[in-house]
Amino acid sequence: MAQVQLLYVDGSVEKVDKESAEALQALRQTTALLTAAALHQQFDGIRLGDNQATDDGFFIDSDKDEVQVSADELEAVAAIVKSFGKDKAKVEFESADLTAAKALYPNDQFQQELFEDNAQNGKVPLFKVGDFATIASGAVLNYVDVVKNFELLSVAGAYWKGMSSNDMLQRIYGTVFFKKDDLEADLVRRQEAKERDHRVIGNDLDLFFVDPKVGAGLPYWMPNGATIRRTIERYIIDKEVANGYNHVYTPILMNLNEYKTSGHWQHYREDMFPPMDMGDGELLELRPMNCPSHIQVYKHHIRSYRELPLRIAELGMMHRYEKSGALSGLQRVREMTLNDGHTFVTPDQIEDEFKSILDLMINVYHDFDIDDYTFRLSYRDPKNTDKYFDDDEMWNNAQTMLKKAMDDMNLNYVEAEGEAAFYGPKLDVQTKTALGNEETLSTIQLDFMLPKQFDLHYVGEDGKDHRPIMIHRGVISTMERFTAYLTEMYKGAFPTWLAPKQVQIIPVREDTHAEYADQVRNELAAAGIRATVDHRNEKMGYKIREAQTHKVPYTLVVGDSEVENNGVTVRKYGEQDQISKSKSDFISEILADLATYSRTK
RNA sequence: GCCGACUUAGCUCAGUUGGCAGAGCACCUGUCUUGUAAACAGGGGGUCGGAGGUUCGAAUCCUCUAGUCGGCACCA
Repeated sequence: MAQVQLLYVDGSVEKVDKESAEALQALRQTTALLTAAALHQQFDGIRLGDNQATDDGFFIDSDKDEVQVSADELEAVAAIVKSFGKDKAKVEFESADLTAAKALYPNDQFQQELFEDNAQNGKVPLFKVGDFATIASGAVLNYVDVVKNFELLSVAGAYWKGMSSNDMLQRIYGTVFFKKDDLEADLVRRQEAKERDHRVIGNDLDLFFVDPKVGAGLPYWMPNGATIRRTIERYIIDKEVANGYNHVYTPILMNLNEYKTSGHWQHYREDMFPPMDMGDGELLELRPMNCPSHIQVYKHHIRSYRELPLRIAELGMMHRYEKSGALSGLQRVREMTLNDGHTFVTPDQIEDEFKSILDLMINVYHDFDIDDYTFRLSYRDPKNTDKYFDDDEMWNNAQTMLKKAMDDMNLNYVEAEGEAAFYGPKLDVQTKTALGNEETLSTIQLDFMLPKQFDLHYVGEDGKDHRPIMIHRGVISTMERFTAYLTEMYKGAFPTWLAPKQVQIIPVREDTHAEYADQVRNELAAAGIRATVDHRNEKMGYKIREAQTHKVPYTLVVGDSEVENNGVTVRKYGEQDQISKSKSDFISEILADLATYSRTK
C-alpha cells in the first residue's frame, strides 16, 4: 500500500499509509504551508497569520498594508503553489533560535507572535520551503510533489487569534486531495451543499421570504412554509402535552423590571431590542427569552412539592437584536418562536427530569428521522467568569450534575468551556447546516439562579418553603431554525406528513375528467389530506413535471379508465412507476404513510 | 459588529472602454384539449437597493447609507 512520509512538529519523521486520515490532514497542512510560502513570494511585505488544516480543507490568514489579497488573485497564488510541487520541493525542519526566527520577519508582528507562542526553551520548530519558513500546527508531508489536486476556494475576514478585539486578517480557504477524483467529488459536494441550502429551497418551494425593506431578520412564512410549521407545532404540542407539559400563552411584551430581576438586562442587553418608553415611567421590553414569563406562571399560585416537577411550556415568540452579520435565512433571525419549556423541580428530581427530557428529545428526533447529531456539555468559561451569573458553587454543582447524568445514561458527549448560558450550564444537541456550520438544535439547561432572583419557592413536606430548581429546555429549537434544518435534511422533499401539498391531482382532460378529479380531492380532504387539482390549461407532461419539481409526495392522474373504475393512477415523488389502484386503497396507503410520520429509518 | 464580494423585472441572471435597459422562467390574452418531466403565438411589467457627487450624458466612475452573500466574532 502506498505510503507518504510525515514530518512532525518535533522534527521526527514517519511513514504512514497514504489513505489514512492522518495523511490527508498532513496534505491539508502542507498545502496551507505552501500557500503561505506562495503568498510570501507573490506579495512584497505581506504579513502572515495562522495556517491550518481543518476538517474539510485548510486556510491561511494574511494581512497587507493597502488592500487585502482578493479572490481574483487566488489563481496566481495557486499557480505558485503548484510550482512547488512540480519542482519536487521538500519541507525541511529546523529547530531555530527564537531571536533568529523573529529576525526572519522584522516587519511581521503576527509571525513574531506565533513564533513566541510556539517557542519552547528559546527554540521554535520551523518548517522551511525554499527560503520561506514558518510554524505549522500539525504534521506536514516531507515531499510536496503530491500537492497537485487542490483549489483555493474563497477569501473571508477572520480575527487574529479569533478575538474580535484584535485586527482582522484576510483568510483564504482551500481544499486538497491526493486524488483528482476526490477533489472533483469534493467540489461537487460543495456545489450540492449550496443547492441544499434552505434559503435556496425556501425560495424555490415558496416557503418563506425575508425582505430587507420590511425588516432584516424578520421572516414571512408563505402558505407552504406555514403549513409545514403548523404541522410541526401541532405535533410538538401534542407530544409535550402527552408528556405532562402544561402549555400556556404569555405576552411577548413585559415590564423591563422583570428583565432586570432576571439578569437579562445586565448580561444579555446587547442582544435585546431597546425598551419602549410608554411616557409615564413604564418601560416595556420585547422579550428575548421566555423564562421570566413562565416564572410568572409559576408564581401565580402557591406551589406544593406535590405539584413538582411542574412543566410549563409554550411556543414562545421572542425577539433578539442579532448583529446584522449573524442573520441568515431562517437559521438566525431577529424574531423567532421557541419550542420552550421550563420544568420546576426539587433538587432530588433534577436527574430523573433531565433524563426524561432527553428521552423525549430522542423520541422526537426519531419521528423526524434525525440521526446526525452530537451531544455537547456546555460549561462557563473559567477564564472569563464575569460574563456569567456570579456563584462559583452553583456552577460547579450544576456542571458536575450534568456530567454525571450523561455518564449514567452512557451517552457520548464533548465538553465545551465558554458555551454555557449566562445563568447556567447546559446540554446542547449540535447539528450541522447544509453548508457545514455547526448549530444548536436542542438544549437542556440547569438553572439555580433565576429561582433565586425571583425568590421562587414551594411548600415542602415539612410545611416549610423550599427553593425549586429550573430546567430550561427546547426540544425542537425555534420553528425557524427547525424548519430550516428539516428543509436542508430532506432537501425540500418533505415526508408526506409535513409536505405542504401532499397530493396533486391531474385530470387528463379538463372537460371530461375535472369533475371526477374534484370528487377525489374532496374525499381526500375529508380524510384530512392536503390535496389540490391542477385545473390549468396545460399539457399533462407540464403538470407532472411541476408536481415533481415541487416535490409533491403523491401525483394522481385521472382519466377515462380511472373514472370508469373509480380509481386513481399514483406516481410517488422521485419514482417513475405509475400504479393504478382504487380510491379507497390509495386513501388507506396515504393514511398509513401519515400514521408512521413517513419514517424511513 | 468586523473583512471582502455583491445588489438590474415576481424569480434566476446578462448588460463591452460611461452613449436609447435585456434574456429565460413566472404572469396576462388567444389558439390548441392534452395519458406521466416544459405546446404555440402575442402582451404587460424595471426611478438599475437608497441618498449625494463627477460628467454634455451614469446601471456603469466616486462618496455615504441600507441590505444580501462568504467567513470571523456572537448565538436558538
